[in-house]
Amino acid sequence: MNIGEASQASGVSAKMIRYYESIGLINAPVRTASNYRVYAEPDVHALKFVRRARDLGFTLDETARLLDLWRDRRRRSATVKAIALDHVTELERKVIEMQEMIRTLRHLAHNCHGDERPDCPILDDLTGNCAASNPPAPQHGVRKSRPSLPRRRQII
Amino acid sequence: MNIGEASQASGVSAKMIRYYESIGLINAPVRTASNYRVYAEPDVHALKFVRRARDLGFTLDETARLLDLWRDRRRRSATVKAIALDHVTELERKVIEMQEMIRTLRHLAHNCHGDERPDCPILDDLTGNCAASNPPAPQHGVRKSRPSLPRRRQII
DNA sequence: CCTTGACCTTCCCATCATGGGAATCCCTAT
DNA sequence: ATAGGGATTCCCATGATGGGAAGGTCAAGG
Repeated sequence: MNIGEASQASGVSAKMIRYYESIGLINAPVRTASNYRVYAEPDVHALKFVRRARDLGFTLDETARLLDLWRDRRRRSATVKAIALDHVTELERKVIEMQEMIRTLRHLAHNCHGDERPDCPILDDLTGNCAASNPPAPQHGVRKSRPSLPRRRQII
Repeated sequence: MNIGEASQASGVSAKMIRYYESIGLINAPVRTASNYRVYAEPDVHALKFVRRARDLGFTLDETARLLDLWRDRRRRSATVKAIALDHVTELERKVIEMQEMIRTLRHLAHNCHGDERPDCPILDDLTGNCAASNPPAPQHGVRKSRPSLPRRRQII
């Protein structure tokens, strides 16, 4: 099986298959005399595994650990579960962060006429007029005013 | 005001201030005879604007457009509102995507003993045994089984 | 047998926003 | 004068992915 066929079969682009090999995520396959990569069923299986893990939002690093566990017949399911739940925690953190952004933006947009006039509460908020910029915060103990996320990375 | 002071005052790192200048997001400030950047209040104000926009998840591109509108006294608030609501839509898309991951992972983890034994529904799911891998999908019209997101970028 | 087109190979570059660090220069206080 | 803390520029790294160039290979058809 060529890389193109393996790509088709696994749903992973050829580009990524080569990349995964280069970082040691998957094993380097055998090559033909003309240097073409040749894949077999187990390789495609591993690629599908990676694809699914990526779809579930696992990083390549976590995916590598999951792959190791997958291959280790004496693994402890507790280890796998811990990785998964850590990932869930991380996802939830991001969801909450984004929901807070959404809440603020919706509130600001709601108060914006959205017409020909230049007056705009959204720009007012960005300008620093935090006066009426934040809604009364719903139920949870969500931080009011500036999220003041401690210098965290952009959330895409 | 030095770049360090401007950084303190605005909450934007000196590194980022220089970067924002290099991509034309903010104006290049005047320099001292010894080539130090010198900032004044309006500059810090703009930096705070950028900071706040970033905190709300706007990309630098969107931030640039918002900055332009901010400076344009004849802007239409409708334009600002449209940018904000587009961004909200995008954030919501990502939130839903992540919530689907969370739902699936929680379900899988729930069915995993998490003990010494190697049997693990999480790995089973990644392996492709999609049999009992997806919960019955809650209320919303959320897509079942494979999210099959059309080759979308990683969600971190 | 040769051409054509579809594949494969490697290598470099770009994205997005940010940080790290080196080498060098400048300012201020002792 | 000297030490320290800042400033400057420049290069590199991140994570995951795509784009594309330059060149080698294979199979089918003329």
